[in-house]
This record gives sequence, C-alpha cells and structure tokens, in this order.
Amino acid sequence: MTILDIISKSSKPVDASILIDKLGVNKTTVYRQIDKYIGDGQIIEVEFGDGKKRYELGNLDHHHHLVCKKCKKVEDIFLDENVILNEVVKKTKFKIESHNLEFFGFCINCKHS
Amino acid sequence: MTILDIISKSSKPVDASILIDKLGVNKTTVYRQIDKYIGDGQIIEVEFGDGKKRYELGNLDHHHHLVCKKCKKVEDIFLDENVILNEVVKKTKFKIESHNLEFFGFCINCKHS
DNA sequence: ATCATTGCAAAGGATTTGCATGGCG
DNA sequence: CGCCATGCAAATCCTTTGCAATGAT
Repeated sequence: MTILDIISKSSKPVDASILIDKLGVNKTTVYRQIDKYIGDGQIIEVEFGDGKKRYELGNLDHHHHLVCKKCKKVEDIFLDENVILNEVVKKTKFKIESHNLEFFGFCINCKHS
Repeated sequence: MTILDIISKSSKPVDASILIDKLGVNKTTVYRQIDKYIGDGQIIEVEFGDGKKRYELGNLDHHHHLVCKKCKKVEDIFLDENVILNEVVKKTKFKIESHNLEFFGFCINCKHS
C-alpha cells in the first residue's frame, strides 16, 4: 500500500492524516513522500479552505470540485473555463499560472434535508 | 484603530498576524473580534491556500483576486461568473452556496523579470 | 451584581525540522 | 563507506480554549 494507491482509490481528495493512519508509518515519512510526489507531478494539492491540504492524482484531467457541506461528499466537475480566463486576460495584464476554483453547497441528497 | 480600519486601509486581504501586530492587543482578542465581524458580515474570509486566513470588508462587490507569486501584490478582479455557474447548474444537481476562485501568477511588473 | 471584554497561558491541529538510525549499493 | 529512506522528538505556525481579571451597565 502506497500513498498513490490510497489516493487513487479514494472518491475525494485525501488529507495527510488519512494517509498517516492508513499507511501506519511515521507522519514525517508521509509528508516527505507527499513532497516528492508533488515535486514530480504524481499528485497535486487541493484546498477546501479548512486549513489542511488534500491531495489527488496529478494525471487527471483538469477539473474542480463540488464539496457538500453536509455529507462532505466531493463531486468532480469539468468546466470550460476559457470564458473566465479570457475575461481575465481582457481585463488585466496579469499572467495567470494557476487558479483555485471550488464550489461549496449541498449535494443532491442533502439539499432538501 | 480597529480591525475594520486596518482592513479597509489595506490594498489586499489582511491576515490575523498583521492585525495582532498593528493593534497591539492580545491575539485571542483579535481572533474573537474577527469571529464577531464575520458573524455579522462586516468582514469575509479569503483563502490563498497557504494555510492562513485573510480578511477583507464584507460590503465590497463580489470579486476575486489575482495574487502575484513574486511581489505578493493582490489585484481585485470583477468577473461575470454566470457562464460558469450556469454550466455547473446544467451539469449537476448540486446546490451551490459559495465558491472560491483565486488566480495565482505574475503581475505586470513581475512577469518579465 | 452581572454581563461582556480582555489577557495570558496552555492546548490543538497541521506541518516542518534536526538528528540519529538502519538498510543497501 | 556513503547515500537514501525511516523514525522520533521537538519545534513552528496558525488558531482555539479555559480561566482569571477587568470594565461597564
């Protein structure tokens, strides 16, 4: 069992504490492996704004997340972002290297309860 | 000098350590005042993915940020997001309550150096 | 007297660092 | 031997909590 196994089997981005628990190795080791995998692009970091980093596979198509505030389920969503990116280019001279875009709300199962 | 003064005078979202330094009061007090201002909507939280929360005034028009990775300058950008939001609505049954969207890269002064 | 505000010290969670150890080429 | 992966403890950063002291109504 490796970090990549755990991440690839998870339905949502995984945080370090889960990796530490499942692997049963020292947290320092886990954080160091994470660094290595990020360095060579095998995983990427995702932020849901709660102070901890989550990781997912780096070879997935570019996408964003719908995070359910109730059941914590995470759906991937693939968007055509060119409209937005073009709008930024049109309005500023800023050179975009990356962006974060995550949605928070309620999934179909939780939105009526 | 209050938290709201400092935040409104800043050209970019302000983190707690700046408020603590500038106000010269105890950090517990600062965090508690932040909670209160967030509770009544006078400030909102912004995340740049570096593990600390930043705050800006809550009564500004909805906008996002262009964060320069070199000089750390932050530009506000006002986008027409309906295209994206509609796309999400079209593709899923998720009920969006909020979203994060921040751009990272290089400002006009840093992008060629 | 009571209720809200402040402070201080300690705790907490996520992450990083220093340093010692063990395996392996 | 020399290098790399691991472990462990301590440290760091940001934030929160418990509790006592102060201030205001």
